[in-house]
Amino acid sequence: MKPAAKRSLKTEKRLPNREEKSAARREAILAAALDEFSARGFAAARLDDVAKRAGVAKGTIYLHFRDKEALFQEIVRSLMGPFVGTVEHAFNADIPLRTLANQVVELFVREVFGTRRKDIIRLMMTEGPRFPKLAEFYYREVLSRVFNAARKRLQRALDTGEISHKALVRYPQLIAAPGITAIIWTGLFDRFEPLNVRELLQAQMNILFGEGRAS
Amino acid sequence: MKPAAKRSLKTEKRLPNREEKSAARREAILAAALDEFSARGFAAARLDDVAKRAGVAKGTIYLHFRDKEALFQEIVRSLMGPFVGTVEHAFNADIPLRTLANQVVELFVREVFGTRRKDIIRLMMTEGPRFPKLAEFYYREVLSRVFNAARKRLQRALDTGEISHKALVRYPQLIAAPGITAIIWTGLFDRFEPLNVRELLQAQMNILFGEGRAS
Amino acid sequence: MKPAAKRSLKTEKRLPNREEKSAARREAILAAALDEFSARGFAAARLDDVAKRAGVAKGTIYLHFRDKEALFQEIVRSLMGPFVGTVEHAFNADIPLRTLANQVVELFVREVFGTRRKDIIRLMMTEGPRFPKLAEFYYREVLSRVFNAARKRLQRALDTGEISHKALVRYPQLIAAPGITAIIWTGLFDRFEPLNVRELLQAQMNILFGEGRAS
Amino acid sequence: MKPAAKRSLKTEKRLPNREEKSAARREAILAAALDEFSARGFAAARLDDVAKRAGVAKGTIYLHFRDKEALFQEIVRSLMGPFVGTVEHAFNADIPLRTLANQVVELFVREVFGTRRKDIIRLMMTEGPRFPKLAEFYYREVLSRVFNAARKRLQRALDTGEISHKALVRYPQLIAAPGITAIIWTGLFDRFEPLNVRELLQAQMNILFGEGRAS
DNA sequence: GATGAATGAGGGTTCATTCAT
DNA sequence: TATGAATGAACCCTCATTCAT
Repeated sequence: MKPAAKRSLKTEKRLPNREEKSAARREAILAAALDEFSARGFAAARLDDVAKRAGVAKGTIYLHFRDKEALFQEIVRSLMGPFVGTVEHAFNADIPLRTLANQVVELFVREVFGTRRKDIIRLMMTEGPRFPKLAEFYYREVLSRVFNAARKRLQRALDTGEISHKALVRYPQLIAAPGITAIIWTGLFDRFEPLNVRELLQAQMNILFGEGRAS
Repeated sequence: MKPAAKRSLKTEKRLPNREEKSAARREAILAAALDEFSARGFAAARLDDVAKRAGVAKGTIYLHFRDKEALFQEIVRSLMGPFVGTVEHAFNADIPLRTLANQVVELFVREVFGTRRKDIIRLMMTEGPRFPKLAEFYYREVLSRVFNAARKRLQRALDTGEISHKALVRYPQLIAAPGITAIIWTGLFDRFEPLNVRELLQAQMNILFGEGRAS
Repeated sequence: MKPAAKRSLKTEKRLPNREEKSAARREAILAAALDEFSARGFAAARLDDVAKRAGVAKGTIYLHFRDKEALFQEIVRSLMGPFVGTVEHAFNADIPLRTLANQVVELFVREVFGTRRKDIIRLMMTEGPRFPKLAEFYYREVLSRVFNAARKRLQRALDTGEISHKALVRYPQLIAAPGITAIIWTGLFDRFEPLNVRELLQAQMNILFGEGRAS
Repeated sequence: MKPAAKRSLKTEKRLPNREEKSAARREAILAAALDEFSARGFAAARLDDVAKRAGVAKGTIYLHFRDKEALFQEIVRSLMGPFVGTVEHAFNADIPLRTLANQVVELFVREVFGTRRKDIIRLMMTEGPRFPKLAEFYYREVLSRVFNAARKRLQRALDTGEISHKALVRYPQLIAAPGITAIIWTGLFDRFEPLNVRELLQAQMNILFGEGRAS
């Protein structure tokens, strides 16, 4: 009640109240942890460093997350969950397949490769085998939903003759494969041989769905 | 099995000499370490377990490898190095592209997916970012050589009209992508949705190079 | 139950004033702390749990007690102090020794064993060595007073020939010993071999002072 | 084999070999832990201090004991277990009850009160409630065996008329009670009022079994 | 060479205590 | 006065590495 007194109804830049500060801390911890986990891997990352990077005390982490593992899982959940809807939406849109392909490429380049989601997917790939629960969550909440949407659209494309390869319906992994490969490549070999991610994805799309105007 | 590894073909009962025993131990350690690293990841794997699995004392590991990291690097080196020649050879063979594609699929299924090389590649992908030296070795000794051979063959195919997509020469990653994807998928999601690796690779080859008889 | 603890006997609906509320909180904290200390021991008990059990915030504890140790000491003080008078009174009553013995047994069974005082005495025994101040308080305010009263009465009994063992005057501990033993036994071994506390105490009294009618 | 070379068949003061050194370390850890646990209680004792006191590194403790709790349990086991036989033997000896009583007093004063067993019994009393497994072990391997031997002898004494109180057969605790009380008293109040333990025990024996010559 | 007991730095986690609200 | 989020020192335990045998 007291803190409300500090909320100004007029000035937009009011001081954050306690709840907001707590939420901000939580976000800071998630961001810092993603950085550390990405840089060192789950096992080698130190919560001490996470705390330092987030600007909080070590104990504060445990106010928001049960343990290191829960923190890791929450990183994946909080950043990938909201993203799924966007992707499903894109697949459901009533647009030509070729246009859709371009949009998917753009979506990947901008919203995955251009953000920390890239790091999360990398983490998912690298640490997933040791976190079956997380892998299950990821499959259930992310992959299966995205693949379902993709399969539905691809089946329609097959029915209407937009595509001719039946295998694509069965293996939407073929659409994702260059993206996965790009994430891995850039993490390992970019300094030796830089990879133009957009071009790589575009090339696969061209091969799968025929040449289209560049997005 | 340990000490008998290098039995002479002539004298069946010759005891292995000291050098042979040492080499056998080294191999046992490498194999055990691969198992442990694969199962737990580099940071979480314990040299105690490696020693136990290899049937040697913990100290013995340090007689053969400077430290944990050197052991890891040696695993990759010793198992991938010899394999590169085989792949290069396949790409250089004077056979139709479609036949080559089938052979590459088979080679991957049999010699990578069916062996511990799958685990090494997975390890390379998951731990590589923390081992720049290793990534460099892998790029120099494995990837660039395989990609060079592939590019040469693809350029020839482009010249002779066997293929029409120029992008393939630029991005041989598109050929590797389904293999990488398969390795990751099976490590994470096979229990939810099993993946037929050969079919997946075959499908990509079909799309890239046109339908061919099953290998 | 919390705020209502001190309801006036006349005005049934009078709201407790601030002072009463504070005192009630203090009592709630003491009771909760006794529970937690009894269950886990001083070192392992968590003030978080004490606060939760008392229905107050963690910080509130520090408004009433300087620190964890002070809280512990105050538990002993507040529950044992008032009890001493009762015991002294019993020893001073002008009744036959055998009757007194029965009363002491009943007092112990009802007012110690049947209440949290049992837990306090146990705590005193288990944690006392680490809290010299508390042990001193306990000796000064509880034990020496009770023992003095007991010795006085026993000396009288010796003088009048009610008892013949001189040692009892010197070692009133012999009267307390079965009670102490019972508290420890029930805390450790009751599930293996339940102990009838009243019978045990009665038996010692019979041996010390001769058979008497059951209380 | 090499170390055996250092064993002299003639000189008795040969250097301890590896196995002996390990056993010595184990004993040192047990002794140090008993000191620390006695001084601070289980929860508050630091393994760091135990290691320092034992003259070993922290990790060494874990070569001999699974964890802090196992160390604690082993202290009790290793010091009390061997002692039980001695006590049983004393109870089974074919000697007059009064003589036996004197022997038991001496045994307690010398072998319990004069040794670290006193500390173990104290620890058992103070920490037992938090270690049900340990309490069970103690009941099964120590108490029930000692009590059985005591009950058998007391029943015989009852049959032959050596004693008249039937309650003693039922409650051998009455024999142990002064010992327990003495351990607690000396731990808490000896600086205010020192207790002559032998006299206290002797007095109870006198009351229970009649006056006897001092042992 | 081979062993495995010993080391001790390091990190995850807990929890008494503080303090801004 | 009451709150409970935040703090950070403390502590158990692990495990890569060493070294006496």
